[in-house]
Amino acid sequence: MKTNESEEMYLETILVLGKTREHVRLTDIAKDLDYKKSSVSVALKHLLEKEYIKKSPEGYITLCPSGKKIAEMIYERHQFISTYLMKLGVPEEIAVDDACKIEHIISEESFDAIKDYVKRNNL
Amino acid sequence: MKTNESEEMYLETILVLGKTREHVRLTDIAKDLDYKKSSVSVALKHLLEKEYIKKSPEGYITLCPSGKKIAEMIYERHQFISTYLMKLGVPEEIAVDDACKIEHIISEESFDAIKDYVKRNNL
DNA sequence: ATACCTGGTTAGGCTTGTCTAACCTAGAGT
DNA sequence: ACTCTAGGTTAGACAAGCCTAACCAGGTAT
Repeated sequence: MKTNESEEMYLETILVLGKTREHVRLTDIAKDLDYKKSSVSVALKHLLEKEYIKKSPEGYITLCPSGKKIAEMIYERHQFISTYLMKLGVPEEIAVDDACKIEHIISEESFDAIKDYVKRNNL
Repeated sequence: MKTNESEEMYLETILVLGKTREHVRLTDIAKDLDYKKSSVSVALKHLLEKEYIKKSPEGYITLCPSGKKIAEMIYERHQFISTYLMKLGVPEEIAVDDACKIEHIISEESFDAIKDYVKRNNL
């Protein structure tokens, strides 16, 4: 399970889009990420090969268990980090931007350490 | 002054190496970053063009004011973030690794917000 | 003199992840 | 029937940033 930032971003996007739509398709992802369809098409092909996602005959994209696990991990980090930064006084837009980047690179240890601290101190 | 992670890493390395050596040369940087000389040679050429660094006839590399400013900003972040993570209980090696990545992507706002929080709470 | 390090350069290759361009298919509008 | 639009694919280009390979110059050891 060796993922990279780009892959994680696609998986997270699929998860998030799925929360507000009945179905997620290539075009939705392209619009959301502001990428071209062709780029998304190629990227999804890789995710299919790795069996992180599935595609129905109608073109509906869903997360396989392994992909869902990654997506949920990244999404949890996203939510937590952006909230944390906002609590420290960072404007929402900047906090979200930063969370979008940090979520992919921070280690589990550091993430858990910050989470624990926040919990212990009712921050 | 539009820098990227790779450039910032080179500048920071030059700064740090300069703290413990009389002179910094291409080879020192290559060893420190575990890159090949050829890669460093090309990268330094870009930094020279941007006038972030200078090179003496003997091959000694020094930071120009603009390069030094970037290097010091990144270095301060590095020091602060790794220390911060260690205070939260993250093992040194992991804290340093994470700092190495976060230092390049975090916004000024978020960095300052965390710094302020740590100062206010004597963490 | 010869051979061999050390420090450095250049050319060309590879991967990742985007892009444009051209194309296909199916459904809707006229 | 004809055309347009939406959804999707493939091929090929390009930039970053690393790599290997081949090379050069200068100093040291034999």
